[in-house]
Amino acid sequence: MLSSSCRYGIRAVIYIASQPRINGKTGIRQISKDLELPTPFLAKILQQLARQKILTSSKGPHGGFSLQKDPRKITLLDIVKTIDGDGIFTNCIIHNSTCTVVDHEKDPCPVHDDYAYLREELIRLFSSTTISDLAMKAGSTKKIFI
Amino acid sequence: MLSSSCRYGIRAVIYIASQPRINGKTGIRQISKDLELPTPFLAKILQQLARQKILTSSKGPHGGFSLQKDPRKITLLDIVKTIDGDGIFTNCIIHNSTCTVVDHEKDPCPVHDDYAYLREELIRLFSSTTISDLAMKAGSTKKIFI
DNA sequence: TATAAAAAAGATAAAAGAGTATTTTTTTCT
DNA sequence: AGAAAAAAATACTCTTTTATCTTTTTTATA
Ligand code: FES
Ligand code: FES
Repeated sequence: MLSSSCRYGIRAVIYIASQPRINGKTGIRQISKDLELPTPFLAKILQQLARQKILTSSKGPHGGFSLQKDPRKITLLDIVKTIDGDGIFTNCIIHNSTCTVVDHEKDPCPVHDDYAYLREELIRLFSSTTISDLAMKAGSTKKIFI
Repeated sequence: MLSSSCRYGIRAVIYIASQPRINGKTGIRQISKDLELPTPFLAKILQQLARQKILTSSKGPHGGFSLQKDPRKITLLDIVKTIDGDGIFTNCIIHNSTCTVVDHEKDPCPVHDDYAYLREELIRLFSSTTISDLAMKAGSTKKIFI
């Protein structure tokens, strides 16, 4: 469904959002250690999110990552689009191309009609689930299962 | 969402099911030519489906592939499980492991509750969509867009 | 200003997925 | 029996994804 990179990115953003923000920066060492993710690999993912203005990064001592936007304004859709692109939302379920209906063409594939509702629900879920929601749920669990 | 192999497999099964069945066999050359798929790669996929009793294969002159079951009894779920496994239906949306609730454990991830409905709809769609349905739709289109 | 801490960038390596090529087995038909 | 047709099996190549390693740049602060 989602690539490893994308799942790591989502988990990292939830983690950053649920950190107590004193000076507001979280180092990548801490993130990768707590989430048990490879540090340099996660770094590239967070750089992508920073370029998309989802995160802010700052170098130097006491540097790190923080959210660049209100967590209520960051959705899973934003993160997925940044890392995996929007193919999962726009591709045909059985071809390697954009769904013809999304593309305003004709001749949908045989599965299209059955799949249409699921695609809508997929988009609805990802665009309505915010990092704020998720960080709250993550915070309410004693055990860190991010 | 689905791997290339899986999408090719679905398209091939729909194609086989919509062929006029005289002697009941369709050669892989014809399938790969009409669907524009690489022949030896498709062969491997059809072999997997044959091992799972979804297709029958016969060697020798006039050999080829045919459905092994009533197309009303073959679902997309059968094909996806054969080729991609059931990870898409059982995995956590943000971890590389099985969803803890599917696994009868505790501590669902922060996205779990929001994702639960989509997972159910995903399973419902794939398990209720049959090759019979899809072949009819494919057949009703003049243009072959399988 | 010098040092150290931290992310950015770049180069490389391993694994998986996708695709190709070749040989072997089975079967039909003459 | 022999030839030909077709799938099965095997081995290999290419590409993308995932992951690691090293060097560079930035910046806070001593
Ligand atoms: S054309 Fe296949 S999902 Fe729309
Ligand atoms: S635990 Fe993540 S989807 Fe169930």
